[in-house]
Amino acid sequence: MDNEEGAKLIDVAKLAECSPATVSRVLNGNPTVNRGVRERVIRAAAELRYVPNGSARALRSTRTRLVGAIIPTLDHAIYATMVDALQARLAEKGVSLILNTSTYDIDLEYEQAKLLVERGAEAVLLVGAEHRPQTLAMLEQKRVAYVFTYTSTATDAGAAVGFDNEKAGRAAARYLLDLGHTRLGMIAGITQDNDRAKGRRDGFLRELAKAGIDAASVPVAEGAYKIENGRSSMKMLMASSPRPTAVFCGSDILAAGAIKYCVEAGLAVPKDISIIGFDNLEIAVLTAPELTTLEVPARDMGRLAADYILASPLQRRHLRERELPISLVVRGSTGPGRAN
Amino acid sequence: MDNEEGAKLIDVAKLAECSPATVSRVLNGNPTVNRGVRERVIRAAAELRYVPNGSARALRSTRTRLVGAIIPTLDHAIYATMVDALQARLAEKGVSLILNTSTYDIDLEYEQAKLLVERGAEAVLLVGAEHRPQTLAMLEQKRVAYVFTYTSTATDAGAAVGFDNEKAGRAAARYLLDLGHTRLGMIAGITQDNDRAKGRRDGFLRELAKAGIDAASVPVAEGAYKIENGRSSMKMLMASSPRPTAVFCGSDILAAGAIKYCVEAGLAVPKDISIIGFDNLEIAVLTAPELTTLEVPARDMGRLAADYILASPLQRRHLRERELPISLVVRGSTGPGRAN
DNA sequence: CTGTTAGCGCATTCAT
DNA sequence: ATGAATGCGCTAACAG
Repeated sequence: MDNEEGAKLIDVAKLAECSPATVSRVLNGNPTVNRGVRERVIRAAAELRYVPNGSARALRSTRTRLVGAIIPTLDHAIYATMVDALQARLAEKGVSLILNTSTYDIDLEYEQAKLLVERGAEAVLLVGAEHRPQTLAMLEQKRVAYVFTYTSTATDAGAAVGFDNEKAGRAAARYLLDLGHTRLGMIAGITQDNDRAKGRRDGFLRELAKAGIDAASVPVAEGAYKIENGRSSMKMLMASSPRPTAVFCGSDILAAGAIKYCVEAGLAVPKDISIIGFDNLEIAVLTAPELTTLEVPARDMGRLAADYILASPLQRRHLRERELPISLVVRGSTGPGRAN
Repeated sequence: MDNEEGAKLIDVAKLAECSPATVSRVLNGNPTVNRGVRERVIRAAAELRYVPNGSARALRSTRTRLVGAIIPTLDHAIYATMVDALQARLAEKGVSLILNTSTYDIDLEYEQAKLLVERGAEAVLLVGAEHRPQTLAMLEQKRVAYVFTYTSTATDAGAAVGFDNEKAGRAAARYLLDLGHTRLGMIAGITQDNDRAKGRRDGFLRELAKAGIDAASVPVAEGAYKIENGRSSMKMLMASSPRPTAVFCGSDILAAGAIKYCVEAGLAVPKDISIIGFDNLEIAVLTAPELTTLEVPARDMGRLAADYILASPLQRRHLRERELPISLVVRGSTGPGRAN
């Protein structure tokens, strides 16, 4: 009965010659326990290699110290980085993270949210603001806090830590317009069920429209975030007429593919064609020329989402709807548009 | 008492006019329940929006359907990809993944493993074979299965799904040697507490030694997996004399930085200097020239580790120690060494 | 400051 | 095929 499967709290109590309740108090950092007893308990627990049973704890206390996150994929570095920061911050406070990837499928997201609720997640991180209504309804009914990331619009019940994708799209357009470009194109991510990609595209087109450039005249390609899709999309755009002199890509990955195509096709970047990316991934410095891009604060979003989750319900009121700045990182892939 | 916080199993039983035991049977797919009753239960559960309490279930049944993974960091795409595959496979079977990043710190890894055991993880995925003895001892004592990845050496109690890093290092050396290079260098990852990085380095040096090249004459730089470290390490290597004509990098990230330095310094790749990477990340095609590299089967490791975890204890015996092949992907960054 | 009592929600005996 | 009873391991009241 010593080196069996595992000692329980009551075994610790016996060895420390006190009641289970006292052991529980020590374990939970309750300060109203005498030094001497506390030390005996700690020693007994160590001796028995006692590991608390989280399920029992959770059942009794209704606190699981479990948080969930549902992201589209870990294959995109921007999400991986956000999760990395989220996890690090949560771990500091002894909170564990259950991770799910939805592969951009909001129906699958619903299933995963349900499982998270079952597991007792006390809060859930979601990406974007576009979700099945029943997903949010369930979270709300079960009193599970949720935070949107990559967006700055919260709901009544949820918070948001992110940025305004529409504004970001407009910023890209404005920058290119200011450089004198008048023939623009875009390689967006896949916009279906994806408010971030849609927001960026719409913002981009809207700003162009304000400058008198009809959206219908702006070629927009769509592709999953793969270098190869950036390449093939760029090829398409360059075949449209009149040919764009500047292209906004919904991700640095796409932009890298786009530049790759230009190199192959003998198009000079930025002389013949300006390319601006999105994310500011580490790889933005690998292309030649290096990528001008809009920086997404992935790590900050992860950390701040964690802060929101870790905050008390009271503090949370002050943390809802946190809009982070998007900054333009100018490198070599953009240049002046030629006068028409 | 209807749209309160949440219905419990007993509420479902009442509405379905049966006993809690029967509801439990239906929920767990026990086939010994009459069609009619089963359907009533299912309807009642749906109507009440019943969500089972995982903690209670786990406490009672000692099955949590929770699995843990401790990886060094999500900032390295190779781990992110592995976790992505792992999670996808586990999710198919309704198993949730608790993710922790150890930042390459095996003491922190121990703490995280302990927390995973507390949470009731039924299995844990670990990276590499180098861990604190107490980490594995704890897992074994608590009967938590574990799988090593990125290595092919299992322990008595644990499994391994991965490849032989030493062999991979030797393969890189052999390839460069066969190209005729005699002055070699290496940019390794950080080898402290890291058997993968060490294995690659040692294998590389050993193969060179076999070819009569003294390890002491081979400059080896170390750096975390950042482009900038690849750049600065390459600068150092190029300053050593005699200058290497071929460099093996412990990651494509380092290799990309190394190429970056060469471009800046006016060194032609592969004419003046051959560079071989490791991982075959998506970015391997972004450098100019594209990277010759050894491909790490990240996605396969995640999927196969999941298969191991999901297998029954019996089946597991057949799945221990799975060595996956490492393949060389030849692109443009390597070329023949000049005759001395 | 510490012990006693009770029960969290469910799955599992054991009956029937 | 179904129901009644029991207790998983722990923490929260409440005493003392």
